[in-house]
Amino acid sequence: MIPTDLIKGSLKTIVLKLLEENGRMYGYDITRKVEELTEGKIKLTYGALYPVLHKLESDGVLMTESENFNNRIRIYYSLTSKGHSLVTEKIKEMKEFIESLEKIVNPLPGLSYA
Amino acid sequence: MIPTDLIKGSLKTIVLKLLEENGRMYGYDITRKVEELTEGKIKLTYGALYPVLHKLESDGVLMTESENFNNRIRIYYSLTSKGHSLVTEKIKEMKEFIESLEKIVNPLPGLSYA
DNA sequence: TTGCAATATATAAGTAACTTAAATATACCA
DNA sequence: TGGTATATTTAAGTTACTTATATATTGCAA
Repeated sequence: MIPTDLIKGSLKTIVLKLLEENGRMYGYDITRKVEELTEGKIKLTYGALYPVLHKLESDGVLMTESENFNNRIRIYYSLTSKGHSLVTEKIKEMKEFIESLEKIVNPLPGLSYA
Repeated sequence: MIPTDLIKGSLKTIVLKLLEENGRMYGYDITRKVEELTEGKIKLTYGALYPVLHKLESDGVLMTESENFNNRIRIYYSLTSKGHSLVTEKIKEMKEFIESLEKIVNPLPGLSYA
């Protein structure tokens, strides 16, 4: 529904925010949660998600716990203290981004645009 | 201020929307308008903007008129009828994108998130 | 009169964040 | 036995940019 070009740069922020809200999640879970929250408008691909999770872990932003559920491995990710700081920063950027887009997309009719 | 990764996919939509609002603009003008509207939070680079304008023109989305102002060339861009249709579509996508991001970034505290 | 900032456009080369595709493995239902 | 859902991995390719450089005029200040 929403073209991937738009979503591209937001992946990291989305992942971090979900982990902040939910405490811990595994990769597959994250994709379903995003789909659910956005009513199917955003679907993360595994080829994008897992490498990002690995990167964030190696950067010390996320930590993992592996668990076995029904003979399937689940790798739970959660924020480190560094991760918590990063979310705060990323969310601030994201809100500024959304506000900026809205100023362009929904210009106030009362204000002269030209 | 806002990292370029976030803005990346939105460039075309931003350009098209500004042209819809303003009728016609030249490239340099577009960069200044975006900077003004977003209070400096979004700055378009010429290396991104001009190739996008050329592409949109060759796709029949934009048309041009060259004018001379103070011995400087200004190439004014405006929407073709194809361009007007495209803006409508792109703005719809953009609004869905913003709504989706807001659902993730500002989860309603009353609704269970987990 | 030199030199910088603003105005105005163009484009080649490089990069990063993805997409696409293929692989592996289990559970469950028809 | 065959498809759907669950769960993760990673290599190769793409694309929309960034970075850097080039060109040219105006106008202001040192």
